[in-house]
Amino acid sequence: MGKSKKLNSTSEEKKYTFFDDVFAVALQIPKGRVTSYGAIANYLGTKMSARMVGWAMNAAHSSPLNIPAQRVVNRNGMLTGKHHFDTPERMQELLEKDGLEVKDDTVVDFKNKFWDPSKALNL
DNA sequence: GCATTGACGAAGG
DNA sequence: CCCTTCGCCAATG
Repeated sequence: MGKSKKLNSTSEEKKYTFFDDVFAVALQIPKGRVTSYGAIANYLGTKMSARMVGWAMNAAHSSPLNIPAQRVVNRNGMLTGKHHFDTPERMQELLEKDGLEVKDDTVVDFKNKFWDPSKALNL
């Protein structure tokens, strides 16, 4: 009986593994560390789709979860996505709050603060 | 349905 | 060394 489990065409039956995975990784970034879009994409197996990671972060704003998008920067450690926050300064403030140092919209000692998801997950 | 854009990145000139 | 182009894939116009 019943079985009216019919999903409408507009329903979000679609599984955005990619987006969801990006959120999961972002949430696993330890405090005081940062990662890059390419690193996450690489962990997902599609390092060429680093853009999609950024797009996923954009969707993160609408996500019920609190995604620490400020910990995700580009390969140069630059806060390229700061304009997408509530305020462009928000991203730097959040990073500084994590104990990081940001100068000229770039994470200081980024290389040392870099957190690789593949490495963290002991892949 | 095609064209443009986008929080990237690597490669080429 | 700086700028341009291409690839990736999804959302928006």
